[in-house]
Amino acid sequence: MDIGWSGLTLDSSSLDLVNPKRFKSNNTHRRFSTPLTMSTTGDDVDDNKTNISNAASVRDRQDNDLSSGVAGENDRAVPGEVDFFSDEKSRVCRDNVEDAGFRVKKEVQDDRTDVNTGLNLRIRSDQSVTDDEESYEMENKRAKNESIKLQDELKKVTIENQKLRELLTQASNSYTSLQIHIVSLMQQQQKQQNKAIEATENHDETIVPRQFLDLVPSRAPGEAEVVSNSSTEDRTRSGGSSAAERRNNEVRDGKRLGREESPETESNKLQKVNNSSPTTFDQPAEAIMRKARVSVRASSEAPMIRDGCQWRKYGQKMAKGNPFPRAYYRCTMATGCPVQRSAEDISILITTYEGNHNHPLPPAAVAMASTTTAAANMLLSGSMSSHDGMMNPTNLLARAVLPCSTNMATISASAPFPTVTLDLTHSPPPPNGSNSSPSTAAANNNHHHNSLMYPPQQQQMTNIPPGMLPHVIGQALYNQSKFSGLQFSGGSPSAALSQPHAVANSIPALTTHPNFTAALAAVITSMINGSNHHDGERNNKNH
DNA sequence: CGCCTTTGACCCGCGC
DNA sequence: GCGCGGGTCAAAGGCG
Repeated sequence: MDIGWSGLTLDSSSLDLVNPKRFKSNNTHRRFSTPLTMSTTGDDVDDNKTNISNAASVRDRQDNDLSSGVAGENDRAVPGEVDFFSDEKSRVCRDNVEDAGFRVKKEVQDDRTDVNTGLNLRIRSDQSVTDDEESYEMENKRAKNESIKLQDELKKVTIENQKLRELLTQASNSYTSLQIHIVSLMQQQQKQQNKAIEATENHDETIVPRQFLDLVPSRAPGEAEVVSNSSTEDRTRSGGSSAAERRNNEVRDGKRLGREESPETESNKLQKVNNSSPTTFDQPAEAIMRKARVSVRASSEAPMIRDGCQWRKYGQKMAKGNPFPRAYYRCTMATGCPVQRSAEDISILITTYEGNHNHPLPPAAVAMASTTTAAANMLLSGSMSSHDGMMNPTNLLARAVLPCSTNMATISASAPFPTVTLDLTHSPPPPNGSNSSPSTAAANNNHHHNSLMYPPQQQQMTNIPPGMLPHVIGQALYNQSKFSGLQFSGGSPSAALSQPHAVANSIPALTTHPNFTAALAAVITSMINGSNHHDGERNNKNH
């Protein structure tokens, strides 16, 4: 985001060539700075830093504006003509104390002599010649100014071109690194897949969760839904372990769920029913990548991201190597929304979302939920495509997001669970981050939420209504994830292989678009055009 | 009184 | 098997 938008942010002062206010205090400044400054603030405030690439024009305007004929410090004297002019000027100076009527009277007296008349005519002729030469010089200087302007514009265009090339290079690098990363992931996945297959052969009863599908927000609220909470994940995480462990986990979960009034047993049944049905995805691979986390990094003085949901703190732990405690929250609006928060820095708040909401969300919570769910869905569906790493949607995610925000979304598989990190740490500190209660955070969610979601690099997004940025990102991610799932299940490889070109071709459109998210959505929409027109509309309705 | 936070203890997985 | 660390539980206390 930084590079993408700073490269397109031009200091308007460099273009301000005719503003007379800018010429007043610049007489002594002959510093020729590059007219294309990438700075966004400060230059306009300090005139001393103002670009004076058009210093010649400044001087010209000063000279032209001097009606009294006072020569500038760089005025050039014209030999042979200055004498007359200086005489005339001296005469004018001498006659300056006299009124005009005296001179008119004197000329009338001198009309009888040709000499006087000729002298007057000649003097007037010299003045006209001098005026012509001055106008000629003015034209020359204007031409020089225009040439300087053109050169400046050329420099701007060149620098912009360079910036865009850097963006393209960076996107390509991200793409390459992600490819390498995905290949390594695929290798690990293949090993674990083999182990899972062996475990499946050894056990008659195998609990294979549909954790991936749980995160797909395409389920209708009234449908029988598979509860994807931490307890389920804990149990399924030990799916390959012994039956005694499973029993213990089930006992623990039963106790916990009894307190939380969760229909876990029916969910288990539903899980088994779903597991018995054939699916498109490779189920051992599902068993491997059971759990995805979406980590949101935000600069906030408040201890909790206000995402619209109500959270209850159920524990706190001092993590090793981290001086700040890690608090554990659960969604109290319904069961099955474990949230982990850790503060690695005072100014950086890391909230890790895990699982999926199994209840309708308030409008204020839809944005963040859409974002996190889509990101998790993206990651999980991407991690499943072990057959074609080039088609990996995780790459597409990064390629869709990273070209314009290289540090906005990162994907990590080194953690015990695949994690998508959305970096929002560039947001300014909240204006009123005093309230630290998660419950009250849900009440006055909007303002603080927006402050978190609008980093300064996204100032071009001012067209977006407040609170829409995470929604748009989530929309884009979700569209991307739907695309990835479709691509995995039945998409044509040729279409998938064309995606790098599409993304590469979309970079200039993205970077030059005044509305980044709209451009992002447009690009992703163009990528998935014709395959899923209705996905985005359902996005917010299924949390 | 109910809800929430705090905090020590416990459980479990993992690495050595 | 043991220790460590992450995650969770549950009693106690605070607060509105």
